[in-house]
Order: sequence, then C-alpha cells, then structure tokens
Amino acid sequence: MVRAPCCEKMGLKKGPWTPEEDRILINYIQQYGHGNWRALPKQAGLLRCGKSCRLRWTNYLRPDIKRGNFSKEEEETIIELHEKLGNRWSTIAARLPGRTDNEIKNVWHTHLKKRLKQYQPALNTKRQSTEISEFDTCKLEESYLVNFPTNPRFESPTCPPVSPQQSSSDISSVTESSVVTGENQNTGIKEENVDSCSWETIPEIDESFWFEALSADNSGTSDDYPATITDQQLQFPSEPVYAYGWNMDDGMDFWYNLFIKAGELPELPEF
DNA sequence: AAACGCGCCAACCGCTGTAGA
DNA sequence: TTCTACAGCGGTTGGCGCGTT
Repeated sequence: MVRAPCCEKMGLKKGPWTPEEDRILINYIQQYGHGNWRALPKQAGLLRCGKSCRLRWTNYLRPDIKRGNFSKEEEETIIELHEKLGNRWSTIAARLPGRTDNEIKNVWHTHLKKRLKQYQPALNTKRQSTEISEFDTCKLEESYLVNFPTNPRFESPTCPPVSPQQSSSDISSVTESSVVTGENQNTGIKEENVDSCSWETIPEIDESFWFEALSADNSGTSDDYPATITDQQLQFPSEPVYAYGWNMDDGMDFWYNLFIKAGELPELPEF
C-alpha cells in the first residue's frame, strides 16, 4: 500500500507554528480532547494536517511538558536507558516525566553522543585487542586522556592514594606530559604532547581492572560504550586506583560512574 | 559591520504497528 | 485473510541564533 503524503492537500500549512495556531489547538483540545487527530484540524479550524497537530501538542503544548535544560540526573538516565534500549526514544521518554521522545533524541544527538565519543577511541582499541599489552601501548587519540591524581590540576586533600604498583618515576612522567599550558585548555595538555602520551606512561595498575571494566557486558544496542558495569564484573584492585578523564565536562563522567560503581570512590574535587 | 560556520531544536517525512471492517 | 485508516515512532532536515573571523 502506498500512503498518500500527509500534507498533500493544497492549502495545508507547514513550518513553525504561530502563537495563534497554538492557542486554537490548546483551546480545542482542552474543550474536546484529541480523539481523532485526522479530524481535529478541520474541526478546530486549523490549516494543518492532523499529524502536525499531534506533534505540536505532544512535543510542545502538552501541559505536563517540562521545559528547560536537562538535569545531570536526567542525562545519566538517558545514557543508561539508551545503553539498555538503544534508540527507542519513546520508551526512554516514558521513564522521564515531562520529557518528549523528540527532546530526548535531540539531547542525545547534540550532547550525550558527543560526550561518549570522547572516550570511544580508547574503548574501541581495547575491544579489538585480545591481549592487555596491546591496549597498554595504544596511543591516546583525539583529546581523550586518562590521568592520575598527580596531575597538577588535581591537587586535593581528598585525592585517593595511588596504586601500590605505581612508582614515583611513573608519576613524574605523567605529570610532565600533562601540564596545562594554555594551548589547549579543553584537553588540559599541549597539542604537541598528545602523541607523546600513551598508555605506557600511565602507571601500571592491576591489569584485571582494565580488562574487566572494558570487556563488561556489551549486549546493549549501543556501540558507544560498555553497558553498566557491576561490582561483580569489575575486579577492583585492593587499593583504590584513580583514573580520570579530564576533558572538562566531556568524557570524565564515564570514569566517575566507573568508580562509583566500584564502590571505592572518594569525593572528587570540582574543577 | 558583514560574512561565515556551526550547533541546536522544532518540525517534517516516511515507515511500521495495530485495530477495525 | 486482506485491506484500509490511523497513530506513533525514529531518522532527518532546515531555519534560527550565536560565536568567530
């Protein structure tokens, strides 16, 4: 069956809604409801197709719509649900009162997906490798970096102890390559130093940490990052080890979650 | 001040699922 | 069982606003 285009009829208006059209639609739905979207615009006196009316109502005019920026909690919920459900925006929206599928979809494509991509290169590299050593020697890509509390930007009395395997020489090598110079405030490192930073320069930690964390359940539909890692899946070293994505707002959330789930996370300092 | 590029988001398009005849 | 109409969903687009050059 070939369906006729929604607004094929001439005279039906498209594009942004005017305040007057909004008023007419709201008044009509408040008075009569929206049992039949197809018939609604004609009965309400709107030169719109029913589909357009439904979209305008569900995405914008509905009284229970929550406007404004998404909270941290809402964003985390979206990420978590997307990991489990994939692009089932309406299902995700059902779990976020006052948010529409369209809005969530937009937030995902404009903010959250980009954030997750910050650490995707390292994750992909890890997934492709079968040996820990391959991952340990991979170069850091783009502006993604994992660092330790010895980062000069990271001076806080609440910093956890470093890994027992970590030597002082390891610490200095990381610190020197990570000094903020102003050339790239977003990544916190000089551009020319990116290539010199590798997983090799990161102090050695329990290998089972990386392996278990990054190979955790990937059964979700998203390829962007591993699904939720449980305490059981994550074999954590006996001493808290502190890795940190420090691309400002982007990327580091992942590591936050990682450590919270490990149950070993001291309070993180604010940048 | 103008031109340009880019990100955001409201709205559209086309497909699928479902109910009813 | 098939056909039709409709609602809903997810992908995509286009215009607007803002920042940068």
